[in-house]
Amino acid sequence: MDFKLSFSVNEAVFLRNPESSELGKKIVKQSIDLIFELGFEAFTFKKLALEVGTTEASVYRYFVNKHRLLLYIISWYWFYMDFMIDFQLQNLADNKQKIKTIIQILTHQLPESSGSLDYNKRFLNQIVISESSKVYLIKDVETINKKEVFKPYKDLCAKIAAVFSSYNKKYAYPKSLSSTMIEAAHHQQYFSQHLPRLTDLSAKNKHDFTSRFLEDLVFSVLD
Amino acid sequence: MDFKLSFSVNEAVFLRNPESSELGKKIVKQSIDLIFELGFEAFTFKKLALEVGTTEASVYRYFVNKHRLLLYIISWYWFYMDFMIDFQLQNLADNKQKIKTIIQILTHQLPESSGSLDYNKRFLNQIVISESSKVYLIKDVETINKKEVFKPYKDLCAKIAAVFSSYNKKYAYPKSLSSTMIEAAHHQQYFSQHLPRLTDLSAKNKHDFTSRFLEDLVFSVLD
DNA sequence: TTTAAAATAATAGTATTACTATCATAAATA
DNA sequence: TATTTATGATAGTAATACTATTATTTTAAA
Repeated sequence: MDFKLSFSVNEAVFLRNPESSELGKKIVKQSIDLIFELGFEAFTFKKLALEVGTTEASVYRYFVNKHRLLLYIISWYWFYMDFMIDFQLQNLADNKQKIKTIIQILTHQLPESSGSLDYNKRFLNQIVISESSKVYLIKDVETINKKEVFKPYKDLCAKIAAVFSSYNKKYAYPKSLSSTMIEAAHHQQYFSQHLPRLTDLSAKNKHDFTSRFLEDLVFSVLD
Repeated sequence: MDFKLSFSVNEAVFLRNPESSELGKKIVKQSIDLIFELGFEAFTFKKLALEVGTTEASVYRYFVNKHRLLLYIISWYWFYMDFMIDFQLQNLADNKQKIKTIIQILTHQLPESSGSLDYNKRFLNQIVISESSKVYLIKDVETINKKEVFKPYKDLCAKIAAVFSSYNKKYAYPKSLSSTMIEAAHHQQYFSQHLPRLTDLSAKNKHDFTSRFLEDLVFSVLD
């Protein structure tokens, strides 16, 4: 599977579109590596510039600050999930199977070499798990939300909620179940890796554990 | 209801016990007000010192950095939830009622003037909702976790999980359901307040909405 | 092809953050 | 009363999170 994912982010996220230049692409790619390595708090534009082989000032021409850069990365993930769901559900008729597929997509690593961008998918996955909530858990959510930057997340949430509603037309909280499931997919993976006593992780890997837990949860709620 | 909540936090969280002095108490109290006002990212020890009427150096004698101070505040919340659950469940025999009570405690504001500490409960509640995940979503979780600083969270999670297990002995993921429910309690309140399209918030307030959603979810899963 | 526009590099500078260190003084305790 | 302990006052440092300026290179338009 190889394809060109056209990724249109809200202009409020960046100053100059990083996909429009080689430098921009390098900035995003390297930031994924560096945020993975250092964690978001210790990640700085100065360190990134050094890694990319450019200057701090040049990075600032693409993103006003590191938060927006993280938002760009996470938006890419939300778009990608949305796309993958469309792609993988297209030949499925059964709603139960659709939900199972969505859970697999959310809890398992992004396939390497997909979307034709050479981001490190393993790193991106870890960043989503550890850092994604930091893009909205900020003091100025309201302001930034007005610029529609969270639309990709809301669209993804709505898409999954729609499948839940098709499966069970009477269920009253499809969107809350959807956002809870997305967040839990990340949390449970994080916990099973770092704070396992907050989970029931038995054996095997955190991906399989999380998907089994979520399948059980979602179908219990919807059935 | 008035009582003295003896709050024993792990020594790794602070340098000097803030409860042991007037200054220490003021530091914690004012930090709750200031983190609420500024958000954790913009909150600094310098601003806090100014507010408290002391110096930056004095604040540093209590906590190594602002992350540990947040951890102290959130630990207090975990302890408090744990205590409240014990307190409120003591005369309940019915497991269903126990679970309902737990959900009410988790989703509704801490009662004002309780625990005999005059923290602003409304602010504390907001801080828990917006900032609590930042105490463990950090690069050095493993290191800090070794010092047992997350024990209050694990204990709380285990306590709730035990009630789930009493209610349904066959359920396979009590701890994951417990941590998912705790996290969802915060997320759904946050979303319904700031990003309502990620929820099914109908009318009324975010507390009632969240508790209704969680009750439905938990009993569906356990029944 | 030249010319103008745009992007980048190189460099500098500033306010704030996140600390650490020193020393004097005040308060508590032995 | 002596002495430990806590706090205040002040200073200092490296790093962060930017902004600004000018020179140089690359790209696009005339």
